[in-house]
Amino acid sequence: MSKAKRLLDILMFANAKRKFTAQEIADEFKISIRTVHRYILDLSDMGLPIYAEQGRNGGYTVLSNRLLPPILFTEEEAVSIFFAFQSLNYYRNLPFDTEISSVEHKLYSSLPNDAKVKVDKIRSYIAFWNPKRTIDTPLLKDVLEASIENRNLHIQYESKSGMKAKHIRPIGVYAHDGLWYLPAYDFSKQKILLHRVDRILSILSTENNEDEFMNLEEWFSSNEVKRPIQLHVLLSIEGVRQCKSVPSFEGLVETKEDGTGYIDSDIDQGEIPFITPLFFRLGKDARVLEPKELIDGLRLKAEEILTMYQGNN
Amino acid sequence: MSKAKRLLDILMFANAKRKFTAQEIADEFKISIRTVHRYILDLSDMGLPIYAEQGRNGGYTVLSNRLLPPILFTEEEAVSIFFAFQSLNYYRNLPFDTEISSVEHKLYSSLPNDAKVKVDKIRSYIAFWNPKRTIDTPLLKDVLEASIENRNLHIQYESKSGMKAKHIRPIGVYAHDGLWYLPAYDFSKQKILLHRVDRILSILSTENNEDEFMNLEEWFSSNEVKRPIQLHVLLSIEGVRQCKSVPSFEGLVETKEDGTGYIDSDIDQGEIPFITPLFFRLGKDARVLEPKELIDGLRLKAEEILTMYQGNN
DNA sequence: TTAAAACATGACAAGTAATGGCATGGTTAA
DNA sequence: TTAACCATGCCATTACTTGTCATGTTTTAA
Repeated sequence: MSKAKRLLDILMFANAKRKFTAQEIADEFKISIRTVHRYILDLSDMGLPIYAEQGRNGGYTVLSNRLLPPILFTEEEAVSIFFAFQSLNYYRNLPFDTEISSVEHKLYSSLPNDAKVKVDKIRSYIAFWNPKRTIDTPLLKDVLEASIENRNLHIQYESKSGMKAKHIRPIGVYAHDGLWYLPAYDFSKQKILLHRVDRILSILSTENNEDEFMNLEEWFSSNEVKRPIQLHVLLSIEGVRQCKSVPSFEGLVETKEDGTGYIDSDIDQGEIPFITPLFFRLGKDARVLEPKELIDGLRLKAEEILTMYQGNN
Repeated sequence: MSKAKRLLDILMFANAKRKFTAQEIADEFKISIRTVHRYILDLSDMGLPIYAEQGRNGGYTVLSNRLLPPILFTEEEAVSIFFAFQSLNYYRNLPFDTEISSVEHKLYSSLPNDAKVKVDKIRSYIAFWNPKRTIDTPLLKDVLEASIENRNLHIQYESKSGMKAKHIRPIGVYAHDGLWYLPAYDFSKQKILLHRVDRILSILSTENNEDEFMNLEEWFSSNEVKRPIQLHVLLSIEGVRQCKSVPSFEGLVETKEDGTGYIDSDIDQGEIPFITPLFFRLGKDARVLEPKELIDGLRLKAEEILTMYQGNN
């Protein structure tokens, strides 16, 4: 077997085992100990973070940040990685930011010149825009780690009613519209609540869980209609257009031949506060027939506004 | 020089030159032609898509999808690539989708088992949510390519007033909230308009431009306040909280000692329709002092709503 | 038609690199 | 003190790589 292949086999063996002696490698691969020592020197030169402990019970140990065997990418594959990195551009406080820039550097420097131009173009012609937050989310990495490692958190949280301590069990972390959210089980409220990671002021302590809890995917899919209520709205042509642009309504809009349409569907009661502004904005382009709660909400807000600005003419 | 190093030098030479003869390589690297033939066989075995043309004027040609020299990633760097790919999960019709899955496969299969677990966890504990559109954007790749390659487009576009043909010069493509947008110069309207890529029904034809136009970055930064108008709003404590969550206001909110606050800033007149629903929602938590246009808008909408629902009690 | 310019492949000797065995020396823990 | 580790040097042997020469095929220009 060629030297290169053998080196990579040993690299993978070392990565998996983390701690081993030269004799073990020699036995495993049927090569002499002398050669093992030479090989380990080579791996170390390649950048594998490995060190030796002298003396009895000594041996080699591979540190974290282990090296993967060399990977051959095509130019297009490399470009696709730059494309994916581009999608992270409008975020602050990303985990893995140092790794991302080192990958970018490694890839970019091994691209031929014409491919570099292509990557530069992608960078200037594609964006994944989100409101570029000036809000800092310094604890994102820690919260993410706690989620992944299934740890509960005691946190200081800035909520509507001021700052307070919370004891939560994280489900996962997700980004939406440039902000990071943490759905988590709140032990004192005894239900799953959504937290904003930037509003977590500090992590006081953590504790491990033994059992498994739900993960993000399960939470997303369980988070469907729970307190269904009938929504029935007539829409003008413009109303149809607008509603189709709203994610949660997109699939619910029915269009008639003349271009007008309607929504007739079950939604969750909890959504009412979020859709009220939409129907306010639509005005005459959407006539709400049901639910009463939504109509009342619209009237109440309208009256409040009128009262407040009655002096301005 | 070692064989491996020489092979990679030749790989890069071949990638850059695309077409060459064995003699050229032999001269360039001062090795025999026989060895060049052997090396090219090796490169071909490694996966370089190269083929030979026989006879006079023949030679070797490297096809597109050229191979990059092998790259050594650390485990964490590989994980960061998976993290970036995760951010693309909620999009349909992505360019580079085949490349992304082949990169995922190459990386995943060379990870040690414990690192595979880590990647799986990232996949189930992190999401970059956006409204998972059922809207198809089949022309995304084509539009993107036209932007990058500086080509004008004749398109069929579905706009407010129905379907019509347009002649545009693309600036770039960006994603926001799960939808893809194309700012482009409209030749008949003689100004830059924003298009939704999913509303482009077909591309009729394209034509090349010789000169340079603005790119996305320039467009984003030029797209600031143009028709400034004074916005002056008093905010309750809750109003401050809410406004700080709105991207465009985030930096404008001033907070007083008692927790209440205000906004006093220039905004673009064109933003008024977009911020009206926000202040409607805020109701008593935000008292608009200026501009008059905003106050009028609020009152008008409120009256419209009240009129429409006056029968519902 | 022919000669020149290219790739394809095989054989072999000469040169170069990798390997294993041995020796020596250092470090650490039982 | 000794056993179990790593570190390094030397050297003969073995394995691989290279260059040269030879033979063939394909294609194109003269």
